[in-house]
Amino acid sequence: MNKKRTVTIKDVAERCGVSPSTVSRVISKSPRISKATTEKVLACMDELGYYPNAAARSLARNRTGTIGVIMPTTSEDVFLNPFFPEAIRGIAKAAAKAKYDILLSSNYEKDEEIRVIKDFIRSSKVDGLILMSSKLNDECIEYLYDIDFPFSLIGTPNLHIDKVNHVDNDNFMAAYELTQHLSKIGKKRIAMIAGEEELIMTQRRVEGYKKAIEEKNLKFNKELLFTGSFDEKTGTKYGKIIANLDNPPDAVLVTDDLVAFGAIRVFDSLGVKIPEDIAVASFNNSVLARYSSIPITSVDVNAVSLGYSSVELLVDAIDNEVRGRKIIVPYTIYKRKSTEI
Amino acid sequence: MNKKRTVTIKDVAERCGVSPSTVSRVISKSPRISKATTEKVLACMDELGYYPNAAARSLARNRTGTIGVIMPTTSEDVFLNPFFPEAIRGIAKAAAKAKYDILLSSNYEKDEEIRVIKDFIRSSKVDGLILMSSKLNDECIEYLYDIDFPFSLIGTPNLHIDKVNHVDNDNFMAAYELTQHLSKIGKKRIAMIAGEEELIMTQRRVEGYKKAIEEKNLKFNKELLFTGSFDEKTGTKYGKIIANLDNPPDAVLVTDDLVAFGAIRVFDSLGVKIPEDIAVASFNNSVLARYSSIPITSVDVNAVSLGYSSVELLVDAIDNEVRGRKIIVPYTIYKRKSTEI
DNA sequence: CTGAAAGCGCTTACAG
DNA sequence: CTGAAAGCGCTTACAG
Repeated sequence: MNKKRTVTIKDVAERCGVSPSTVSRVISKSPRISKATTEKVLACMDELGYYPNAAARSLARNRTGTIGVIMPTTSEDVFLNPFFPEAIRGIAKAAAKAKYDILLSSNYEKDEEIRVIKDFIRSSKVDGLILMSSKLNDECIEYLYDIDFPFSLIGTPNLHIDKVNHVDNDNFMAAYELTQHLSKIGKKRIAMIAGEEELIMTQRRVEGYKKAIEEKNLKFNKELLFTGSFDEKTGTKYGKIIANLDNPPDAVLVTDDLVAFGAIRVFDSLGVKIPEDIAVASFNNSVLARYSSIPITSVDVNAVSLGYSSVELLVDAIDNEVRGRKIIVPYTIYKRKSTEI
Repeated sequence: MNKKRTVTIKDVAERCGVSPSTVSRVISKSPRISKATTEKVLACMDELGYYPNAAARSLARNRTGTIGVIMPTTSEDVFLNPFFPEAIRGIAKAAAKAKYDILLSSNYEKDEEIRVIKDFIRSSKVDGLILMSSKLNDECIEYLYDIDFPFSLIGTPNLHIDKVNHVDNDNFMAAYELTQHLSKIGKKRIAMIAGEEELIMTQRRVEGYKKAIEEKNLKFNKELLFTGSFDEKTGTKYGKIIANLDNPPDAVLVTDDLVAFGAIRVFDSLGVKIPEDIAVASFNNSVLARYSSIPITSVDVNAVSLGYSSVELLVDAIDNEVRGRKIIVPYTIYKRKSTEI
């Protein structure tokens, strides 16, 4: 590395014949500096190749210009759908616009998020945090809420909902619309394979599904509601069960494409025709939904926007001490073969 | 936010009846402090809830404990395969182990990487950088090489190859083995759909393909080598051309699953049987390769390991000024239906 | 083994 | 509109 001494604010000041204070004020665009001085100083900075030192600035201002992004420690499978990378792209874009840097959690042990969060905060590495997912009674949310540290959440919290900045889709409406669509194409007996019961998302989607069903006077039937994980196994397992029911449903709403894909595979192998015998609609609009041999009707949650908005919420929390603001990001339903009648 | 003054090294020192220097030495585990003092100080730190301030530390030590990760500003499509998220997981894991934080580039305008890199370096935000991809004659590599700033590259550079720390698969061998496999199952006329010609990766894979062909005395045929992008269109376009050749090949090696998938689609629609008429082998082992209606034989490049190793290389560059070290990460070939005869 | 002191490179209230 | 000075919270060479 070049060992040449880095040029500091002092060097610029000397060269310019002004005080370091003045240079500092030029850097932070203080309005109280004359135009002439400003230009002179800017010229000197340019000549010397001056660039402000981030650590010194943070220390003096007690502000880092950095936001921490907490990725969940996830299983392999989660990366089969591009939610996280897309959300991060949205975050990156918004952060760049708001002039923030992004410090990414490097947690890898399971349930280590809280340790990383505390480290980021206590050592003053970040001005605020984005949580990319939430559990029921999430201890991270609880902690951040307790100490009133600026943060925003992608998803919906089950506690302190009107004190926590968060951005989410309208999962209720998405499930409702999707179920309505299944009904519109003539389906009368609609099952649902949902995700983990503890997830708020699951609860909302189930509610939307129920509402649509009840509105059509298709009685809600407990036996047609299944809950599992976001993996293929869940799909194959319940697909088998569903296909073998005495009175099988003629449609199924699934909470994730990979799960739907698993179910469709089973249906296919059992000679159940999609969508004639059973129509399938799902969530996440992943590669599988698009490229599967039977393309799957699916809800695009718009992960990039979710990420983008989470930064807006966070900046509002940092700059204006806003708490409890909520943003709803619109989803898009892509209708495909699996519900095409 | 809690406005209570943060507890500093000075508070701990007073409470303990020692000097700040001593507290500082305890923090950095200096061996020259007596065990008794160390324990006393640790106890005080605990009582007061002391936590070192990162900015102050960086400023005093001229070291940040942070590595910058430069994500390419990519098109949507790139996220169809999980290379980046997986590589980042590997980076996160290794960084946590080496006690580094990760500063993620928040570039979003195309070709803005160099600006972000300069900002990270000039404002002393990072001790080193990881480049997650490289172009031919990459200006970022050139810049970092010029100023001799510690960095590592995921991929292979075309310039300064023995001065740049980098980690890659053996693309030559992977293509060679894959082609050999196609030959072993009885294929005699093997085509290749490669990626962008400017990529080092493409060049290596083409070389491996050629070598395998020539070893089998299957003459290399320019007309059977196609180059395009990493998207489905490339696959459908060349798939059509290939299927309509007067003397079509009986196998095709493809540089990415999505491309392969496009080609297979076309073959399928033209009644060309996979693998009987044309066998297909590909790279990246993405969801599509695994779950396509005709599962595709594919090379897993092991993105997590690539990310993990890139951190090792970088740490070696930072701590020991190592330059030009190279790590080869083994790939894995998953043989599937598309080459099963 | 420990302390006093200078220094890392900025910012900002105070004074003019 | 500008400057002198104190301060942000650490580290470390020097001295003992």
